Amino acid sequence: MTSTDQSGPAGRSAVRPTRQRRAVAAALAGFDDFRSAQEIHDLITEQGDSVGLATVYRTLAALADAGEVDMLRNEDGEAIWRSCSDAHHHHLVCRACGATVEVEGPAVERWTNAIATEHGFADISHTLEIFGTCPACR
Amino acid sequence: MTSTDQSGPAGRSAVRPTRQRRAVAAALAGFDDFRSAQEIHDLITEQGDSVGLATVYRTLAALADAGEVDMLRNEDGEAIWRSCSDAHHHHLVCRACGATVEVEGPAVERWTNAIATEHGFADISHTLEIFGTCPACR
DNA sequence: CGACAATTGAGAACCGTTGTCAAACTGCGG
DNA sequence: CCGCAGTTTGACAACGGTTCTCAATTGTCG
Repeated sequence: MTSTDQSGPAGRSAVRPTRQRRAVAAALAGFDDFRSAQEIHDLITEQGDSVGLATVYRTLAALADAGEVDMLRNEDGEAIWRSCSDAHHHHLVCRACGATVEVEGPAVERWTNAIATEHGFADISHTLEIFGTCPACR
Repeated sequence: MTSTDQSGPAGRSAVRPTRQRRAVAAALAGFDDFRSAQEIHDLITEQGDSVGLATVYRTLAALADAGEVDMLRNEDGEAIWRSCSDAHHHHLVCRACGATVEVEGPAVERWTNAIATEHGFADISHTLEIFGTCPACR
């Protein structure tokens, strides 16, 4: 699935600012936890806009590709998304209600880099998510 | 669907050792990386056994529940499984060729638990993967 | 303004996974 | 040794999320 390549072979990248893309962006601005594509689609509808589900998927994929949203998978394997605050961080997500806490751990960053370098790997990146049940859902 | 309670109070395991379960176990013994349920099903078929796909899923789920196999999800959200040799560990994966190195870091385990507990979360689990370009692909 | 590629949407197609339910099997008590 | 009751199985349908198709639209740029 690396085929979210939208720039044609001619190097002409033309991402147009359309009503639909604005609607997705607006919806993303309306919450700060992780939501599924369908939930985001519902949100857009509630906001009075009309955007096809396929377009929501396409737009989210493009935004994730551009690094403007974080996409990860919940324990059921479903993709969930949210707008990404620039800094690198991880998430502590409640399995039950989806509440999200951003956490950061310099030690982990250092550890992953050390491990990878130790094995000769370059261009290191990593993903780390923590799941649990939050106090309110217990 | 959280309750997969299978043993009665009398310590009498209600899980019967059947031909099918033995076949799944045998297949699991035949590889040491993560495979999808369907690949495992194919393996069983190649070994000459005949087990329904649904049964493979059920058996894998039961084994995972019993802590005898690890189940995680690949980037496409598909479940992949592997017999769980020993300790919990993570993977350092080459983006280009897919080569995988198993790594473990007690510090990370401790850190995730600490962070989660600190925020009042319970039933903690986490996912961590490191990506990079291996020496051979540089 | 006009041509043209990018974009969209409705629905079908896909595909992994789970549910259904009658038939087969297992262990146990009699 | 036999039959009962509960477990397990398998073929297949159902499901749900995601992607594909393709004709119709819509920005963009010359």
